[in-house]
Parts: sequence; C-alpha cells; structure tokens
Amino acid sequence: MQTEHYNAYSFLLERTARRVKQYAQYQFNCGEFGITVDQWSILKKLRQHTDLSQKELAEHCGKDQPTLTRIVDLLVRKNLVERRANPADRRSFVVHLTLQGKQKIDTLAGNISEIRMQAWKNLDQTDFEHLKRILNTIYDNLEIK
Amino acid sequence: MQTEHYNAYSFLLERTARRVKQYAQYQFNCGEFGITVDQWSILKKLRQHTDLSQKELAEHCGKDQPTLTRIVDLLVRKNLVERRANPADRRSFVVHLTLQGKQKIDTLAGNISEIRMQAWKNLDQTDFEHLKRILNTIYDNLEIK
DNA sequence: CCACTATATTTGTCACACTAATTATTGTTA
DNA sequence: TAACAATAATTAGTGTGACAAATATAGTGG
Repeated sequence: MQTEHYNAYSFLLERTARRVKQYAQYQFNCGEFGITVDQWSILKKLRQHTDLSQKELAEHCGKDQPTLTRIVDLLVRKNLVERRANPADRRSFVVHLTLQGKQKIDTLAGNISEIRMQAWKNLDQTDFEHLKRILNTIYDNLEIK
Repeated sequence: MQTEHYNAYSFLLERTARRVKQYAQYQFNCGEFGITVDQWSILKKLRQHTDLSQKELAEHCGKDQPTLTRIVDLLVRKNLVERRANPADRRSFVVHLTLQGKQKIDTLAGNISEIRMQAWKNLDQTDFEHLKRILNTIYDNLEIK
C-alpha cells in the first residue's frame, strides 16, 4: 500500500457512514417516524433479545454506556420502553419494550428495510462480502489494548 | 441481496468508522498532539490548498458549514489558524495557517501517517480499490435530492 | 437605483461519541 | 465480617453532526 491511501480511507469511511445515517434520518423525518436512527437500532435489538440490561444492550448495539443511558432516557420519554428492576442485580435495569414500542417497531420495520436497501443499487452479493470482510479486518486491526 | 444484509451494512460501517476515529484520537491523546482528529483534517487540507474560504474548506473536508465554523473557532483559539478578510467578498473569510499551525503539521505528519497505516494490516491494494468503489457507490446511491 | 433573491457565515438546538468522575451495589479476600 | 476492588448506571464536559433561523453582503432584473 502506498502512503497516500492511508489518509484516504478514513475520509471515505466517515463520509459514507455519515451519509448513510443522514439519508436514513432524512427518510425517518419525512415519514414522521418520531424516532432517530440510533433509537431505532436500540428498539430493533430489543425486539430480537427482550429485556437486556443496559450494559448488554450497549454491547449488542455498539454504543457506549453513557450514550445508551441517554438513548434509553429518550425512548422512555416517548413511552416506547421502560426500565425494570433487575431482580438478579440491584445495580442494573433491564430495558423492556412497551406495547407501544412493539407496535412502533412492527409498523416501521418494512419502511426501514426499504430505506436501507437504497444503498445497494448497482452492488451485489460479492460486494457485500468484500465490504464486510474489509471493514471487519480494519475493525480488528484497531483494537485498543 | 437478501434483506438481512440491508440492515447489517449500516451497523458495520458506523462501527468501523467510529473505531477508526477513536483509535486515531486515542493515539493523538497518547502523543499529546493537542488537537482532535477532525481538527487535523482541516489543518492538513489547508497545508495543500492555502487560504481557502470557509465554504470551500467545508466542501473539501466533507463537513457542513456550521461544523466548520466551530472547528475553525477552536483552531483559532489554539493559534494554529487565523481568519483573514477576503478582499473579493466581505461576507467571507479565508482561513490562513499561522507559522505555529504549519509547524504543528510538519511535526505530526509522520506520526499520523503511521497511525493511519495500522488499519491496513492484512489488507492489500485490491482491498483498498474494492472499498473505495463500494463506499463511493453507496455514497452516490444515497444523495438527497 | 431598488427590490428581490442568493450566498457566506454565524448562532441555537438537539442528538450522539468519548472520557473521566460519581454513586450504588456486588464480589472477593484477608 | 470488614476492608477492598470490580461493576452497572449515571452525570458532566467537550467535540462533532444535522438542521433551521438570523445577519450581512452580493448579485440580478425591473
């Protein structure tokens, strides 16, 4: 690899990630979904693994704990989730989807899949495999001891 | 492409972009570089194209104008750049590297190249070409009209 | 020249990332 | 059991990103 690349990839990566998020948020706003993209990622994870602790939820979603605390605050304020005492550990809560939260997910899931699909025009399965492999390699290369 | 992918790529992309930035910032902090990763990207662009207006600088760096205003504020406070009147247009400034700014860039450029290189362990030129092509395709697919 | 529109920058607000510090609780070990 | 370290969650502070609105100046068409 020549040196000039080492500066380009971070720019491309950040720029693309930002656009992916911005595009999705724009569509969320147009459709008046009433949540942010990051809030959606939490809801969706809860639909798969119900009643996770905040720490577990943060790990699954790739967020840090302070960020997760605040996202959960916002979701609680919107009555989409609630904090429930964790009987096994009084330091922690489990985050529980409300009925309203489940309904929100079921209502939006189809729309959001379509929004996400838009990125893959002109790309195929092989491209996805490449992207996944390269991104995961970079991710592993940069672990902080 | 099957549907499950359409939700995975955004997670991978954001996660990787975040780690790239976090890793670089961590190394910046360890080395007491005294700037953030985003501030560095502005300085480096100014080293290539001197005295850009804030609007031009924002475009080159892929930042929006309010964000750029604030980053320039921080760089001014650190005496690394200064705002100079644009004789051609009194609405705008040109951002000018101070001597101190130039010295900072020259001092850090080598270290930062090395930090950036770390991401490419176990990857080659072809991987870079794939990544560039795929990210740029996604970027173009998601333009907001 | 005047009104109108467009542009460059700034400010404000909300959301999120990262770090460090704090609080409450748990686990461990002397 | 009492001191100690580890952990879950929170809070605070700074930086950045997106969007909207405000201000000042520039350009344009009548």
